[in-house]
Amino acid sequence: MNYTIIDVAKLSGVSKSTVSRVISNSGYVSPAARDKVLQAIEELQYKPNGVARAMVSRQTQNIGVIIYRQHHPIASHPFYGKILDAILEKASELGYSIFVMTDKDITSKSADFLLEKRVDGLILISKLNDELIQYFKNTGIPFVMVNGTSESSDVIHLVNDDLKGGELAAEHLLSLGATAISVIAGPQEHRSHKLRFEGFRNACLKHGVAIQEQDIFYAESSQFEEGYRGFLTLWERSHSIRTLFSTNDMMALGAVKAIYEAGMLVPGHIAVMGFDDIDYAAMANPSLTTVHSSKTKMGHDAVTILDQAIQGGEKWSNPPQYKPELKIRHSTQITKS
Amino acid sequence: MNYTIIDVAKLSGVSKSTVSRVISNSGYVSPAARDKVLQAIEELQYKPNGVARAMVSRQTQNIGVIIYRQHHPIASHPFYGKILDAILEKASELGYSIFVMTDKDITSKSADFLLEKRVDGLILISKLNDELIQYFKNTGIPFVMVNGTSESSDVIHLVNDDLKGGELAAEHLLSLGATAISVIAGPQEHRSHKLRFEGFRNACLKHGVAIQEQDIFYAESSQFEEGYRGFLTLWERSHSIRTLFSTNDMMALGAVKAIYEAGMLVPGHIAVMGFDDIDYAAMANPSLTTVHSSKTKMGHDAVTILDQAIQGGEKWSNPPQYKPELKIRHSTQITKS
DNA sequence: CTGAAAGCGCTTACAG
DNA sequence: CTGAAAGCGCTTACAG
Repeated sequence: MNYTIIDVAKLSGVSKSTVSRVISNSGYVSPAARDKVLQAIEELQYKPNGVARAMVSRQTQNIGVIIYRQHHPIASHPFYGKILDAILEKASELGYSIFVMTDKDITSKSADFLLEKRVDGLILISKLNDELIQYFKNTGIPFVMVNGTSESSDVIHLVNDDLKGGELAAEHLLSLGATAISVIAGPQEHRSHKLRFEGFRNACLKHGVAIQEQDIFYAESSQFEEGYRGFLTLWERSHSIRTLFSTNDMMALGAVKAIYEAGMLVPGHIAVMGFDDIDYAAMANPSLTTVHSSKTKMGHDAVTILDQAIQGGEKWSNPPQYKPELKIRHSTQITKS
Repeated sequence: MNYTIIDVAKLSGVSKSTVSRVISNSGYVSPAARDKVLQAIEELQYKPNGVARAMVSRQTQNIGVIIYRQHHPIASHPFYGKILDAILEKASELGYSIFVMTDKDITSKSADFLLEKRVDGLILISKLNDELIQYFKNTGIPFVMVNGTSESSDVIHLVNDDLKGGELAAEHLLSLGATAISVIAGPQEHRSHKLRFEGFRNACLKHGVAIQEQDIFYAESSQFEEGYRGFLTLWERSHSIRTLFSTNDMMALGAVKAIYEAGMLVPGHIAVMGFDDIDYAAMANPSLTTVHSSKTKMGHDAVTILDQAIQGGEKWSNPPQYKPELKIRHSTQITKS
């Protein structure tokens, strides 16, 4: 059923070396020979065996993507999924196939799995501990980290400037005249939640507004349900909430739901702001004011940079952090009710 | 850097045949020999080369997933992404790695790409034309279709019972006392949108309610924006809309947004119902009444069934269609305002 | 410009 | 229970 290079060679009357040259488009081959081979390939519907090819060339043209995440959804996640989409797109452009793997445990197990498949490079999404980073370095395989921390500066990692983003958020809310702001802070062991909150808090302080500890809800996950629970908890502590900032959109949306169910309106009674600019932020009702963080660009760059590293290119330097961008929508339009 | 089976053989003082036997866990090998080999593997941190393995065993332990879709997002899509998540989960459970590929064009090109990588099987998500199905059959590779049509009954395809789902939707809306219903109908060339609408329409008719042509908006895509535009178009035609059904949640959410922007309330002025039960249906404000369609189960089954087909198992028969389930939420609670 | 030879890292029968 | 041999389908030097 499946023909090999030998079948093509026979049919076209040349050696398999020649066939190899035309399919890999390398080395010299006379136009006449090339034509005959091409014709035979067409006739036989021959497709080169990528596995055999990878074996000898030591290049699989495969990239492994590992998304570490505790909770579902993963691939369909509005933030990580978006990055994945961009990776998929750019990879196909550059001729790579993508192995996707999701894992709840941040261990080397899932990575080993892909390593046995001999991927040419790895894209690691989410936070990793240093031990694991060391492990990857030892394997010698090129890899880039996306949206994760890293103490080791010699690891390529793509991140958003979340500190700056937090500042932008604070400035917007402050410009509305807020003098007290409640915050739903995502897991502080995550780089992005930590920096967003830090930037936010500092900017507030700089403008003379100190966030009170009792007005902060430290979320255990960064999910919708936690945002919902977060608002309820804050509301129980104090009924004077007028302005709420959440370190991501999902939780902000959860809070909005809780606010409505409590019989209040957004932004009428409480102005709410999120972070990420997931697709649903714009679709939500009311549409959610947020800070746009790069997802598509990150995914594209991850593949491009990894490709360079694979090609054994020059010493790449860490790209600059992506600039956040304020997206003002209805959830904070307090003047227009 | 990377050790081979020969290095392990040398270190443990046995032949590579024996090493092969212990790593592939087949054939006899004495406990003593096994121990020595295992120890050498540990010491060398040896990892079998999956490519070489795949080459001779003719099994890659890879499954290719191709999602054909015109518009972004694809991986992060609330419906298809969810299926992908389930596929990923089950695949890792069964020891498969997943190649993911998204393509806007429904051609054999992207499939060829994966075929060259020699996947053991293929999962095709979305509608395909018969020509392409024929193409896949010719390759002889096992494949299953998810959420797509197929005239050829000998192709495994997993689908929801969308006809029944449409009926459930109609019955719910009718039970609310609706005597006229407007509909946003997704692309009718898609099996699911077509059947959902068909089931809905027929059930209405059976209860004496005929859907008027002017109350139907035929959407060009199934996206949020089309739902938004859909409501506006319908509203322009008639201001007496009280009940709206959309053949998917995304468009329903778009319609809800348009309704609010027009200064009306859901369900106060207009009751809205969607279809799919994507995560956001429950999170939306107001939460969206919808019909739950299987996504996770579909993804799991796709891998399980494909695995059986790969194992050369017995003649699988097409599994029954997944039963839809009504999810009543706030967007149609017209009695409670 | 082209062909013969060696080899990539494994597994699979086949002797022993 | 174990080892030697052949071979999977390609590519890569090396002669010619």
